[in-house]
Amino acid sequence: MQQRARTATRIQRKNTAAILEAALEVFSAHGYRGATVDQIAQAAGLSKPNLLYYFPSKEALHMTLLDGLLETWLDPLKAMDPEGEPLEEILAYVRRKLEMSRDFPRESRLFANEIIQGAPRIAPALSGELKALVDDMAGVINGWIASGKIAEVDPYHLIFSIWSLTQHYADFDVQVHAVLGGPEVDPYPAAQAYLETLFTRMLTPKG
Amino acid sequence: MQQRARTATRIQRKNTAAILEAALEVFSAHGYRGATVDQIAQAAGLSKPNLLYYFPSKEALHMTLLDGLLETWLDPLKAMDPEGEPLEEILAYVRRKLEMSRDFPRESRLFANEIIQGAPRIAPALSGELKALVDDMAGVINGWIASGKIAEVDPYHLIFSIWSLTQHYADFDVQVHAVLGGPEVDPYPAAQAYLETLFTRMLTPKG
DNA sequence: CGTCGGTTTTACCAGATGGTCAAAATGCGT
DNA sequence: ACGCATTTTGACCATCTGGTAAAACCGACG
Repeated sequence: MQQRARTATRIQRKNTAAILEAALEVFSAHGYRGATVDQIAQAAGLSKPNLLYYFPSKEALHMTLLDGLLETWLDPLKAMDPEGEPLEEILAYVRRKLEMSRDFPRESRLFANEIIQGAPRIAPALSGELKALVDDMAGVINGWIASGKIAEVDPYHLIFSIWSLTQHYADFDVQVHAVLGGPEVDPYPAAQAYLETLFTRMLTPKG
Repeated sequence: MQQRARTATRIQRKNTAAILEAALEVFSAHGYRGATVDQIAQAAGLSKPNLLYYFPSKEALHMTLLDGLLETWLDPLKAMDPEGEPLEEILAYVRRKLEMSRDFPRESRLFANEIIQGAPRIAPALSGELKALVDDMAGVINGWIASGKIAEVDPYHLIFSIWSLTQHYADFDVQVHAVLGGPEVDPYPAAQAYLETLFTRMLTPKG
């Protein structure tokens, strides 16, 4: 029986960690339906029934992953400081998001897969927590615009543009490398420079 | 037996068209593995064996779809005129790509699904045809920069940014609508305006 | 040593899925 | 209406997949 969460054995911690790591790897590479429990179990060094001893179902495992992810995903947005220097704050956000694409591409792809397929399992979180947060940030940005600290822009589409531009380098990784000519090319330095220029020119008041 | 492509019956044309339409719908919504042949057949108003009479396998059906897609996808890029007014040409490209996201979101998602999962079936086309085309365009853009018609930017990342920004509205549709507050909101007019501003500010020479 | 909670394995199942095949039905030119 | 090629169907398979049950294993502690 699954013990009632009181304490967690050393073995338990080790195995759940290995499973989540393996699940992230497999789900992000093949999507929910493309991934098989067997594949994940093997990647975690366990047998399928053994994995199912720790997580009651494939679905539950996937959900656990997504829940943990959403928090990680929203953190950088929360970290923006309404009192800070506007352009600096936005550029810092862009930088942080781009670093996340570089350092956690699997998480990005897991998220992308879910959204593309209609977000069947996280739709509530999108129109709930996420929308609330974005609405807040949009207010802050509008404040910055009103005080003349940055140029006029639609704050929602500004945020969309940051998301799409930064996540592109994780989600469409193969395309980027195909066009740039091979896996040995590191697109991130140039991307970082490009995005900084882009948003600086976009947001600097008056032209 | 499959007749040897000599002519195509009326029935043949009607059914293959219905199948491709249904396949696009289902593949783009659920991904390759998430889609079932039965589902596609039903959506096309046929039985599964009947569908397999027209396409030898699920894989072949998917490939047919992807092949046709790539052409459609590259067309707007080819349509750019090196002799045209640089900023105008780029803005027109952005506009065309955004219209494609609005009018053909399923095609966009089909493509996105494929790339995210490592482009198992179109990797050659990416590093072949696509790369060649982008290399050409990068050359043209560099020419525009050299002649002072537009500001200095990395042409490759400029192209990436156009792709990511425009396709975002198709691929991440649910997220956009969740944040904007419901399916009745049409994000495209504002997106169009935002992107025009963005690239105008980015590319107008001297600041 | 024994036993007891926690862990792992072996064997298994039911349903889904991609695909095959031969026969039946249908269209179509004459 | 006839005969042929095309199209459609129904029955069927092998395999894969998520999940279960129960037995075996293991390590700590009395």
